[in-house]
Amino acid sequence: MSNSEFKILLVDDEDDILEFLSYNLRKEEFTVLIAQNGKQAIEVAKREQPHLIVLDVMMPDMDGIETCREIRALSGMKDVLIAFLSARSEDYTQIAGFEVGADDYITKPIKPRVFISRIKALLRRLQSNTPKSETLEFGNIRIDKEKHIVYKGQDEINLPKKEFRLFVLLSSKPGKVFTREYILEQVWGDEVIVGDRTIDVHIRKLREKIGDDYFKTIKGVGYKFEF
Amino acid sequence: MSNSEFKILLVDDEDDILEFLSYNLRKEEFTVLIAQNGKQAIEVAKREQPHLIVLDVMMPDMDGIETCREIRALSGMKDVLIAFLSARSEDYTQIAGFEVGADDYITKPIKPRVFISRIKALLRRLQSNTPKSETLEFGNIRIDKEKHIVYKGQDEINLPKKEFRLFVLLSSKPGKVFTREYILEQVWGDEVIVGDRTIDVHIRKLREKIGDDYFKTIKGVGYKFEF
DNA sequence: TCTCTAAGTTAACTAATTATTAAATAATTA
DNA sequence: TAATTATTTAATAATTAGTTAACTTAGAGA
Repeated sequence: MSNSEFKILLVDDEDDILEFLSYNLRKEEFTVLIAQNGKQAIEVAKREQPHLIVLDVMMPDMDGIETCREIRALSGMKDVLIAFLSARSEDYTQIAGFEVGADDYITKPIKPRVFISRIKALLRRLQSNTPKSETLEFGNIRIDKEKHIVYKGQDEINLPKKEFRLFVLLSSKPGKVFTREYILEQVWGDEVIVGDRTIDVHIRKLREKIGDDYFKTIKGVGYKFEF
Repeated sequence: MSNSEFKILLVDDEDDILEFLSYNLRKEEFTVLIAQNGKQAIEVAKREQPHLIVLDVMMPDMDGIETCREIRALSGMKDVLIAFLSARSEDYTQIAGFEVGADDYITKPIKPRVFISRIKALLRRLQSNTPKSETLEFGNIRIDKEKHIVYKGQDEINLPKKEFRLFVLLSSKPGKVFTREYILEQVWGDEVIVGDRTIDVHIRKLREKIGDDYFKTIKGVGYKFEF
């Protein structure tokens, strides 16, 4: 998917910021839409169904938070990516922002390179069909990615980084067999070289902590998560 | 409400800038007041209770930041809109300015059209009574963001700037893990480069002051606030 | 059933990350 | 300017995570 296939809606009341941001996004060949206030933003969003909306928190009439709330209320816009722009000192806005479902917070002053890389990071989320919801549920097992906690019934299970990543990977498609090779690539990364037993050990830990029969070995192939 | 009902106080030590700004504001029919230094500004502000004060950051004797602080300390002036004028946009004074409660930052050189639209945007905020918040509560912990004070039961805990910001960030979404990277970005900003241990030290201070078990370490990932 | 290979199990080992200090800078205030 | 307070760093301790190695077990196919 090339950048130009992504529609990004910029919302700010200040012309110079709009210009600055859209210039930088266009340079990267994104498709840029613009709105100068909340009302306009909602209209454009409804009509154009952008992939990502960049909203200034401070705007006259209808501020970013409110605009966000209304956009999220539109049918089909629940999962649109929304990033807020705010001055760092206005950190009070963060609270409201997170409640409304901000996907990112970008602080002013904005540096082009940082801005672009944040935008790209957000859009990457769309592709790697990382489900928007940060929690996964399987029977009485719940994985809260944001909190980095696994719940089994009432119990909170705390997994260290690699175990957590491994679990998230396997559970991302229950029933599917993940090859050792693929697991290594996803959890450990290409650069890292670890022995074969390492995966076993991690699987073992998961079996201990989560439950033996959630993790099935397919000999000669790999592992899968079942529930 | 027509423009003439808005009183705007301009504070700058340079005559030509004062003249230039007031000319443009008067053309829009705003009521313009003028002061040439901080002391005068405070007097006029007290007497006239303007809606908006435009303050040059760089002035002899008492600079804009200091003047702002004193004006905000006057009774009934806590919520007056204050916009700073300064030469460079990347100036470190921006940060100081926002700390003191700047509502906007206008950088020189000033273009009439931009200036006017910024002023109007600010004043529009007066009408759309966006209340500046607020306090957050978690159990017996209360964060008063306006006063910059944290209460734990009866005790007032005074946190320095960075610690306060860090606390506000973490508490903005209890339970959520904030990565070190994100924390750096939000609390310290993109420009500033500080070592990783700096975060640890600040977390430690918070643990000391607020309570050990409110702050949880997720090794390899980040920190979270829990209550 | 035997054999061969992949996977499981441990505990020791190693590496990585965070915690804790105290001391050095920097910023603010008096 | 001195004094105070805040912030950052640097060194090192502590802790936790991750890996390996040696060995055991299990299972598919001859």
